[in-house]
Amino acid sequence: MDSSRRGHPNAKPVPKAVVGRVSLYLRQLESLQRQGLSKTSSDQLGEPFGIKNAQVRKDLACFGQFGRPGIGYDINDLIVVLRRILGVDKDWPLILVGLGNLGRALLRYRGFQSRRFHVVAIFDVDPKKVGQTYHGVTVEPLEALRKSVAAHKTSLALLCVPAESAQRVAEQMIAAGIRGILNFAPVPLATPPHVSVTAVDLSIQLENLAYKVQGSVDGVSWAG
Amino acid sequence: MDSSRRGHPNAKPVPKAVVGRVSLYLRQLESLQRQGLSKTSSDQLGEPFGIKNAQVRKDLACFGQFGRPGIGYDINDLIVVLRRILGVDKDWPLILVGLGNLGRALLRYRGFQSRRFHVVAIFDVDPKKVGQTYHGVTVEPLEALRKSVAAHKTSLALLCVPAESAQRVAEQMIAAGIRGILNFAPVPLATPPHVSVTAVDLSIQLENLAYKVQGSVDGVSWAG
DNA sequence: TAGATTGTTAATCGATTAACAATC
DNA sequence: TAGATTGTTAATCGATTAACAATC
Repeated sequence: MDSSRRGHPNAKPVPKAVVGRVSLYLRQLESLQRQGLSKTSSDQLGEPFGIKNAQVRKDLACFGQFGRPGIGYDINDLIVVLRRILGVDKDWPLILVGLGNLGRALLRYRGFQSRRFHVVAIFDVDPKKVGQTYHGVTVEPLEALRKSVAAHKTSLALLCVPAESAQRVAEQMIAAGIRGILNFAPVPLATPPHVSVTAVDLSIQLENLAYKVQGSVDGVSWAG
Repeated sequence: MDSSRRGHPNAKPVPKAVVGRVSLYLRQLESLQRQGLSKTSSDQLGEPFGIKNAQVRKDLACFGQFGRPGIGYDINDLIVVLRRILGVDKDWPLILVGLGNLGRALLRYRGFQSRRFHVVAIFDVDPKKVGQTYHGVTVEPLEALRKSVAAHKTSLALLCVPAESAQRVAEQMIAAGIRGILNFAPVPLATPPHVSVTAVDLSIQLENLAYKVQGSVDGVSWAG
């Protein structure tokens, strides 16, 4: 099934941007739940992110009807529903390839564990790292990728190798059965259509900030 | 000057998505330059990212006319122009607040240096970290933020503190004169309009991958 | 010249916002 | 009841793509 066509029965394709926002609504719902609240509104759900109430309702409508007119949404119920929609109502094993500075930082990153993402295997080309244990996981050589992915039924991977080897390692991941890659290497990956890639490119994000700040700080235009 | 209205003289506002793509074109240009090429086309510029030639030309048209019909673009010239547009033709001092795992990894991140972003000051609340030196920069207490930002004329900041203190620290940054924040804390920041924030939320990005993979791997729908 | 490729206009497409009857 | 808030339709807005005359 094509993920872009998922939704409630007979639904139109889900626009790309919707899923990202649904993640945000889930965050807000969990925050409201921690505050001890039980009901909320489309206004309150979008507010911290500057998203209008109509947008919130339209996004949720991609997946079904979850609110009651005049009342709003039940926080606990909607959390359960959205977790299932996003697929985070179950554990997701991850592999991490490339144990540099960033790889080690990701290994300790709290945000993953709290969302039921768990690094179950680590791979590196460096023979000095292979065999060592980090956070309870022993580093393996890249040759072990295929067997490990099959054994753990892993679908998702964190790619933290240098730019030069990223494409090659991605191909090995895909051959091993990986279907989604969070790519930290600053190069575009060529991948087949059944594999999803999200690029985390910090220098591009800083560049975008610099552009905005450049404009607002001193009024210098590119031609200036 | 409102950054959304920047561009060549008398130009329309630059659409948000354009700047991100221009960063990608610059990457590709630099890659082609390293390969020893001197000319390129709108087709070649967008190809690694799956961006169509018409889109590339339209994006560049926001800033001026840089190509020649029948010929294409001069790689060296266009690199100079795009760097100036993006503001990466000069050094950008950065401050880093919060020296946890992620903060330390960012400090060593190559991608920043290669784009002329330099961490010039580090701040942390932990008295044990204050006074220590990492990568040639001595950690200061948060109280020193204001003076440091003024001294270095810093506009950009990396926010790597825990979620609980992110908003408070962001406010201190803004009071000190910071205009752009790369936010690694998994909470939305409330900031005034003259301050730009880019959220780097890895668990949301993984969630989005999980959603896509969930659909393509086993056809399970949210209702299944 | 013929082929390639630009910049730009017009057409298409998709996403956001506003409005409102229906409901609690 | 009156006020609040939903789901949904229609209107608006913006972004992408196609097409093409102009140029080298």
